[in-house]
Amino acid sequence: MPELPEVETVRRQLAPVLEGARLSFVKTNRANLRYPFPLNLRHRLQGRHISRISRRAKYLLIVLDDDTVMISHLGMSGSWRIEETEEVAAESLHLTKSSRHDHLTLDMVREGRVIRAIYNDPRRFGFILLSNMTEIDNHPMLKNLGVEPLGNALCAPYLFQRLRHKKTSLKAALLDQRLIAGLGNIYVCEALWRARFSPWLATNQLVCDTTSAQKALLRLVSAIRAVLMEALEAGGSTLRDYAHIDGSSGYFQHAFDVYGREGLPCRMCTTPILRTLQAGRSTFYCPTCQSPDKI
DNA sequence: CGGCATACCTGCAAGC
DNA sequence: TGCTTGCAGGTATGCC
Repeated sequence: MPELPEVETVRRQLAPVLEGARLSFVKTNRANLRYPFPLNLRHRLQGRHISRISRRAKYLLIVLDDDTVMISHLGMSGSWRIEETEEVAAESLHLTKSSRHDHLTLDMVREGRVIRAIYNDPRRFGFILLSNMTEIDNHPMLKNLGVEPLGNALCAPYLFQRLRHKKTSLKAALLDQRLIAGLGNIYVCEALWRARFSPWLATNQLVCDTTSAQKALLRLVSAIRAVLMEALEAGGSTLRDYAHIDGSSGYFQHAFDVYGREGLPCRMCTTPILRTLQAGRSTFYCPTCQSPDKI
């Protein structure tokens, strides 16, 4: 689920609670998620202070005071939640709302209070890895990531360079984390609708004419930025698994223009929204506004 | 290269 | 009520 707006929402909520806390007790409840937990996870974390919570693409980065980074990816169904407890003896803490999908718990002490952060992930497509902040950009999971969509690096010239020799569809290009890192199925569909591009438009067709390419790419960049910013302001989208760290929901799902709106009227032209499959994933689009021969 | 299927895993809703 | 089927926000891999 979690795409950039959801992960960033989690980061913003975790940061004020976790930053400055000391990790007193770390417990895993199974051997692996998508990948095995790092063998020395407890040893590397316990006793350390959390310096800050950062983010790269859809990866949460929990940075410790010795430069260690715990990389947390939420996969499709991962979530973090916070529980505050009165108990003091950390090792004897009992989960208040224990769930069979609570896979990792971090007990912390911050300003005399005991806090527990719990990673829950029913489908276990998420994962926890360890790295160091000084070499984080070379970590195998991060080194091939493209630009942050909300940063200045995402611009028309960048897309022009990267797309002009490619034949792939715009949908596939925007989902490719090596080009832009952080978009997923929802926000790609939404951005394409806003920019009025067909999901099947070949990227080299989009940028074939230099003068029209500039306009088209600016339209695309603006649409991506706008939809991500609006989703962030709404606290992300909650479909089924994703929730805020206190269990509450984001509400951007109510503002979707195409995603999940098959058969409903296009908000621009009232044509029914269609759903189709591209590489096994649903694409929602308006056949009128996003006509394939329109650039 | 690109497009596609598959694999990983559980839960939910719809259809029969 | 139960069963089966398809679908779900992600990523990696392998095949044609």
